[in-house]
Amino acid sequence: MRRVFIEEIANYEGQEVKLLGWLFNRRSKGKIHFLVIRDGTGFLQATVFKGNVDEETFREADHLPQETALELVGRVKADSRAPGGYELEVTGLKVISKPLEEYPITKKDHGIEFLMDHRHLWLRHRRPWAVMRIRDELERATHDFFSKRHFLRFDAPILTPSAVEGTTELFEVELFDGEKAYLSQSGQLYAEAGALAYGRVYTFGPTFRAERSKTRRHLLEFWMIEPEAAFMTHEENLKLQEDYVSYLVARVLENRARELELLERDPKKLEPAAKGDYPRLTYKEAVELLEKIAEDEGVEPIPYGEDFGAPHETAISKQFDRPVFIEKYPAEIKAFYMQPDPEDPELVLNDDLLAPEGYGEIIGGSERIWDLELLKKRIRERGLPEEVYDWYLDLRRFGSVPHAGFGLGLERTVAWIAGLTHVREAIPFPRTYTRLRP
RNA sequence: UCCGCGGUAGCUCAGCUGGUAGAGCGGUCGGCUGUUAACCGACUGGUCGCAGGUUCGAGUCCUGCCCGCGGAGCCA
Repeated sequence: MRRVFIEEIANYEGQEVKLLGWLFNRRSKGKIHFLVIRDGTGFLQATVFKGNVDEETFREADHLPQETALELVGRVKADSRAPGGYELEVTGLKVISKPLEEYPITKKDHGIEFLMDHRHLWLRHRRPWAVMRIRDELERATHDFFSKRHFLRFDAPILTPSAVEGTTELFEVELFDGEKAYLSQSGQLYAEAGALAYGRVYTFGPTFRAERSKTRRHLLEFWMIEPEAAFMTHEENLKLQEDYVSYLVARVLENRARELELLERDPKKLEPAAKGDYPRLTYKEAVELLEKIAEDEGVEPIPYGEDFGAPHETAISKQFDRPVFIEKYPAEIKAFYMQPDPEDPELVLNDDLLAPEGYGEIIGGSERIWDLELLKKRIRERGLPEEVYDWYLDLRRFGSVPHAGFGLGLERTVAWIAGLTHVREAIPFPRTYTRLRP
C-alpha cells in the first residue's frame, strides 16, 4: 500500500493509503472518533467509525493521548465537513509509540514564556508549522531568484578576526592559547571579495550581534542574505532589491496561501508588495515627510542629520501600502565603506528598505567605496585599525571596480510576510537577550 | 542599560479595604454516528517567584533580590 503525505492527499481521493504521523487532537461523537493527524506536511482529520475497525481498535482510538505516533491505513474521502476538504476513513490503526508522560502543550491558553520554554514541542503545532513553511519558501525563493540572475552562492566565514563596522558589539570566542576570534556580524566584506572573484555572489548564513536589545525585531543570532555584485550601481542595487523582495512575496502568495490563512494573514495586504514599484524617498525627503506627519502619527520629528528611530520608521512606512526605500543618508551616520553621492559628497549612495505596517527595516544596502585612498581615509577618520582591513584594501588594489550590495534580514522578512508580532517566532530556536534554551 | 507591567494548580487567570486558596482549560472515567480549540456529567489539582520585615494573623502591606513580558536605544 502506498504511503502518502497529507500535503498531497487530494491526489489520492477514493484510494486506500497508508499515513504515518502523530495524533494532534481527538474528538469523539460516541460511534465516530475524529482523530486529527499531523505528518509534518499538514494536518488531516481521520474518522474511525464503529464497525469499520475491530472492537478493540475502536475503543483504543478513543483513548489515545496527544502525540501518539501512529500508522494509519484507510480510504481518502472528500468531505466538506472535514477541515481542508479531505479526510481519511480509517480501516487500520497501529500505535508506534505512546507518550510516556502527559503532553505539556494543551489546546489553548499558553503564554509566550511557556511556549518558548517548550519550543522543541511547540514547533509541532499549527502556528509554528505555518511560519516554518513560509520561512522555507523564502529560503528556496532566494536561491531560485539569485541563481537565475547569475549569482553564485558564496558562504562567508562565521569565525572572524575583527569587526566589520566596528560599531556593534561582537561575541568573542577563544580559539587556542588565548587567541581571540569573533562571531561574524555580517558577511559583507567577504562577499565583496567574492564579488570581485566571481562577479555576483550572495551569502546565506547566520550572523551574530551582542546587543542587549529587548525588542520585537532583534535576535542575537539571525540569518542574513547578502548579495554583492561587481559593476553594480546604486540604481541597479535598488532595482535588484525591489525585484528580490517582490519575488519573495509573490512566491509566498502563490505557494503558501494555506499557511497565510492559518496565520490569519490577509493576502490583500501583501499583494502590493508583490507588484514592485516601491516608493523612494531620499533621507532629506523622509525627514520632511516626518515633519508633516509627526503630529498625526504621534512621534517627534527628527532634526536633519540624525538617524531615524523605530517609531519614525513605523510612521513613515505606514504612509505606503508596500515597502519604501529611504536612500542617500548623511555620510557621518552611516558605515565607513559607503560610496559618496557624486551630487553631494556629504551624502552616501545607500538605502534602507522599510517593510509596511510598522515592520521596519528589512534591508540595508549601499554602493561601496572602490577607490583605495578614499577608503583608507575613511578608515582613519573613524579611528578603525587599518591593519585589520589589509586584505579588504587589497580588493581596491587589484582590479577594483564600482560594486554594491545589500543585506536582508530573514527573520524580519518572515515576520512581516507571516504577520508575526515578534521575530522570535520566525526562527526555529530563537536566541535573544533573555533566552538561550532550548 | 533605561522606562513601564507582571510572577497564585500542569496551563491561562481571578482573589477588593490583611481574616483558613477559586474558576476555566488540561488529565482520568463515563455518555453521545459529523465533530471543527466539539459538547455534557463525575473525579483529579497548591512551597501563592526567593529572602527578610510589619502584624494576633500576609497571596494581599514594606524592603531587597531573581526571573519574565512590553517598549526605548542599537540595528537586519
